Amino acid sequence: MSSNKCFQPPDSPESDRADQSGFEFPDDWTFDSWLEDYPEAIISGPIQFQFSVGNEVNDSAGTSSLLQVPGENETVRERREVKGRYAFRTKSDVEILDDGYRWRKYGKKMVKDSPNPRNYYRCSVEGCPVKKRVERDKEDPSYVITTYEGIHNHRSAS
DNA sequence: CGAATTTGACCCGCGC
DNA sequence: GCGCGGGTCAAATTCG
Repeated sequence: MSSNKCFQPPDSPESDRADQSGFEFPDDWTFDSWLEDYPEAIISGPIQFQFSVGNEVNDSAGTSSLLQVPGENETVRERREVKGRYAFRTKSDVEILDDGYRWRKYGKKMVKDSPNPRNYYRCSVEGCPVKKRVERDKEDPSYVITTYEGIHNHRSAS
């Protein structure tokens, strides 16, 4: 799958995590504005991303996990991380994407401007600070927007 | 029966 | 100071 994108852990040097497509982050970067300004960030196929364990930045099979998108014509779009935040937009009819980790939901919120709720998840491993947020695209409900925040301090568990 | 979810309340920062 | 929006807590409930 040559279309896979691999994302650098947020604690890697700034130069290392420069986007392969040359995207630069403004300080006031927000996912929403980025979506509008950077629609060409669309890629296809499943995406692969990696997290680091502790201070190690380059883990391979052990800690990287494949975001499997159930369904046939999955189109996975974007990503980007800012300060340990990764944003994905995935075409999927289910919101629970198996990324190799166990998540515990801890909140739900209606977002202004959108009829769709936003769900908050936390990695269920004790002491692991990683959080994720899942919401459906308000314009195109066939897309799910997932935002990861933080770095796993353990190996993928499930 | 323990673990995960649900859902309204609570909290906090910010703009008016 | 107040209200609002976004984020989190926690008790009750459902689930495995």
